[in-house]
Amino acid sequence: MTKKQENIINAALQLFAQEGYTATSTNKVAKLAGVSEGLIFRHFTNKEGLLKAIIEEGERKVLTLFETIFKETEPKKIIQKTITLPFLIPNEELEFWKLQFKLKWELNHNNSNKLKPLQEKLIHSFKTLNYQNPELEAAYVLTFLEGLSTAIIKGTLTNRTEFQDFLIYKYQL
Amino acid sequence: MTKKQENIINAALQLFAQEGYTATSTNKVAKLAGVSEGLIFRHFTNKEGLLKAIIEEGERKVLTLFETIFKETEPKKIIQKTITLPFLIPNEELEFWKLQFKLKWELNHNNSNKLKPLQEKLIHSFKTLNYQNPELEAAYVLTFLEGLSTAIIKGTLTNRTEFQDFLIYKYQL
DNA sequence: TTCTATAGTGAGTAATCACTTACAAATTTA
DNA sequence: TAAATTTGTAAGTGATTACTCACTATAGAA
Repeated sequence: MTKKQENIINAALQLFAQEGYTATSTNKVAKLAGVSEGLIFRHFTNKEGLLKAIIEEGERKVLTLFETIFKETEPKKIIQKTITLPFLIPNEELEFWKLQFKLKWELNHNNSNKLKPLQEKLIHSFKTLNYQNPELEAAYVLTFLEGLSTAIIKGTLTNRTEFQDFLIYKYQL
Repeated sequence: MTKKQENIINAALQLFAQEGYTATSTNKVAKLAGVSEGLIFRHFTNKEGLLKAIIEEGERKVLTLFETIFKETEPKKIIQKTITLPFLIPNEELEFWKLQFKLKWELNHNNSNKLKPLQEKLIHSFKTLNYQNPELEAAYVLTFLEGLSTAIIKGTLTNRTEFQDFLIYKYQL
C-alpha cells in the first residue's frame, strides 16, 4: 500500500462519514487526498470499490472489539462486557464507526450476521445463568446495544462516565 | 393540495425512504409520480422544500404516537407504554419512519429535542417511583427505545409479538 | 543500462444533476 | 363571459457526476 493509496482511503473515510457515501464525489476525495482523480480508479476500480476497501480494512476493528468478549468464559462478565462495549471504541475510530452506522441506513446491507456469534455467546450465557428466556434476553441486550452504540457514535450521550457506571451497577446481575 | 401534489409527496416519500435523499433524483420522483419534473419545483421550490413538506406533514404522526403516553398519569404505565411504543407504528407508516431514521444519519439534523418532553415525563415517573437515579433510568429507557425502534423499522426483529410480551413482562416493575 | 511493471497525471467523456423558462391548459374570480 | 390566477408541461440550462484514456515518472529486475 503506497502513501497516496492510504491518503485516498483516509480522505474517503472522512468524507463518507461526514457527508455520506452518495453525497461525496470522487473529485472531492481526490482533492482532500492530494492526488489526481484518476488514481482512485487505478487503485480501486470504481467508487464502490473504494467503499469496499474501507469496509474490509475496518472489519478487523470489529473483531478486535469483540475479542475481549469472546475470550471471556464467565457468563456474567460476558453480559457486562457486551453492554459496555461501545465505551471501548477509541476516539480515532469514531469516524469509522459513524460510517458503518451511516451505511447501514444509506445502503440496504444489513450486517445482522456480524452480530451472530455475539448473539449466540449471549444466549449461552443466559442459559448458564438459568434465565427463563435466554433467546429473548439476548435479543434485549443486543437491542440496547444498538441504541447505546448510536448514542455514543452520534455523540448525543452527555454524561458518558456516569451512564457507564450506572450500566455496570445495573448489570452486575 | 391537488392530486398531483399528493402523488409527488408519496413518490418522494417512497424513494427517499428506499434509496435515500441524495441518491434520489427529482427526475425519478417525477416519473414515479407521473408528473413533469418542473411541477415539483413549482409546488415545492426546490428538492429540499419537497423533503421539508414530507417531514412537516409527518410531524403530526410523532405527536399522535406520543399522545397515548402524555395523557397517561400513572408512572408505571408511562414507562411501560414508552418501551412498547415502536410496536404501535402502523404498517402504512413504516416507510415514513424509515425515512426519519435515515435522515438522522444522512443529514446531520439531530432531533434530540423532539424526545425532550418524553424524557422529562420519564424522569418524573422514575422520581415518583423513588428510583435512585431517575435521570439515568430515563436515559436508559430512551437508549433502549432507540435500539428497538431501529429493529422494528428495519424489520430485523424476527419474533415481534414474543419480544413484546417479554418486554411487558420485564417492565411491569 | 535497458526493459518492464506499476504509480500517477490531466484533460477529456457522456450522462445525470437540480433547476429555469416560455408557454399552454385549467380553474377561480369578477 | 372575460380577466386573472393557478396548475401543468416540454425543452432547455450550466454545473457536476463517475469514469476513461493517452501519456509520463519512477523503481526494481535482468
